[in-house]
Amino acid sequence: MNLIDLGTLPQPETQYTEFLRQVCERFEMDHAAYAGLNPWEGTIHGHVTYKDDWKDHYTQEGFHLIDPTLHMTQRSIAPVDWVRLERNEDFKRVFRDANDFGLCDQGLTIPVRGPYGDVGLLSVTRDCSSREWGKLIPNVISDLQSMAVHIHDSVMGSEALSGILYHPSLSSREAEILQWIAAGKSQQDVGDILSISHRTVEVHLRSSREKLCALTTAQAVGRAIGIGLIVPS
Amino acid sequence: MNLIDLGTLPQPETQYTEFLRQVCERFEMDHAAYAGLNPWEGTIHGHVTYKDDWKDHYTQEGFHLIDPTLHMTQRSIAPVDWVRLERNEDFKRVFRDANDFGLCDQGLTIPVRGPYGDVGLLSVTRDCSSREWGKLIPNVISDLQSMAVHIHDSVMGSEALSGILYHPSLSSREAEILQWIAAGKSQQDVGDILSISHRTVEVHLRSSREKLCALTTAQAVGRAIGIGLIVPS
DNA sequence: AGGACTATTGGGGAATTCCCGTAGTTGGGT
DNA sequence: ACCCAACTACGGGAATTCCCCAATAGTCCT
Repeated sequence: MNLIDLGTLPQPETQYTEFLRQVCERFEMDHAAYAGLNPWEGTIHGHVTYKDDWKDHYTQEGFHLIDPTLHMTQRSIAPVDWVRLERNEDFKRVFRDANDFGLCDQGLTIPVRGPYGDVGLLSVTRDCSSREWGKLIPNVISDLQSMAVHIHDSVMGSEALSGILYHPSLSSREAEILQWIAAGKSQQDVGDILSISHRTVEVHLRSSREKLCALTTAQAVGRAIGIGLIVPS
Repeated sequence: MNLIDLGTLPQPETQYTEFLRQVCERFEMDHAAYAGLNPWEGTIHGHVTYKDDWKDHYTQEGFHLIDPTLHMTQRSIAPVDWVRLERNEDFKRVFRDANDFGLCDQGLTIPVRGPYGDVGLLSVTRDCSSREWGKLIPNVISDLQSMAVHIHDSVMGSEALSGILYHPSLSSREAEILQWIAAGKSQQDVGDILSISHRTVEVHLRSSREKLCALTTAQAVGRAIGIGLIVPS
């Protein structure tokens, strides 16, 4: 995953950071962060209200690869309070450093998903007593969910316009072959099944990988399933 | 797509219909409907507050195959007001009949997506002037989104779905490694990332394959995604 | 204390995939 | 008529996966 900080990009992108600031004000939060995951580009687009020193440190350490608020919340449908996150090594690693930068581990992440496997994660944090936190959240959770949907919709809409987000499609042959691979067949097997050369099978797999922006066949299978081009078997 | 009406299933499922009734009361709606789409089973689970005659008619006519409130909303991230739906043949077909059953075409559908390609659609309708509708919606949209997330989370987490699926489980390490493989990393890459030997990575992958009864890693990735043990990336 | 399970590391070798090419046919669209 | 994308096929060589083997250490449970 490459980490793209849209905050450093020209003009219109900064509106998102501004939007996050407004979210903070309105809902009495210290910080807000949005991460948009684009699965077939393998990129993360981030907007945060954190200070630059933490952003730099985060990027340098590659925390986006292990950040539990990014990865553990991806399995959830509903918002996830960070107290519910498993306190594993990755968690400790990230939040120990975060603490050094004056950031707390009291927060909430709201996942939003689009139809193409895209995921948006809106996180908010506030350094206060857990009692205060517990009173605040129920009052703002609905509105925060709306905000999450709004920002994700907005980001994805602009990406779609700028052509970054396209729906990859596979030819019928490519999908057919990828489906067999997902069924556990080897290239040779598929060649025998379809009565074509295993070389040809490999060519189709190659183009499938390219279309899906996948580095490996396993990733291509995962993506194709995620997008709905093939089904698990 | 097969249409499964959970309302006809035994006991605990009726709680969802009851929940929808409460949503109606609380937000001053005439009707509420939830549709849960399970992509890897190819099924739709529905709960509605509509009367049985309309439910029967809907099912008999196979409207779930063409219902624009089901299909046109699936491309959206944000809630969709039905006035924004294209007035095509399918729309006219469904809503002409709906009208005969005393139902109006003023409504709203909120899409919610889970990490496994599952989609939940919460729709509400209310027969009133468009002015009244326009005033009501902004006041309740956030809460409705919360309701949508809640019911989808609840349905997806319920035995109804998870009980149907066979559940091999992976150790945390196995899932972690398989997740990286699904992200397009090679065994060596994963070893470097996790600071372990690529040999060890391979051992975990082997046991993952065994647990998932997969012949290849690509199949294991597909299965794991289908079951929900990892997410596409 | 022993058994079961998991995580870890390692070697050797066979099998497979993957990447670099080339090249002919076919069908659909401009 | 021409072009392009898809489908087909083939080869060499590097990279990777996969399967057989063995071994140590930690945890959890009985």
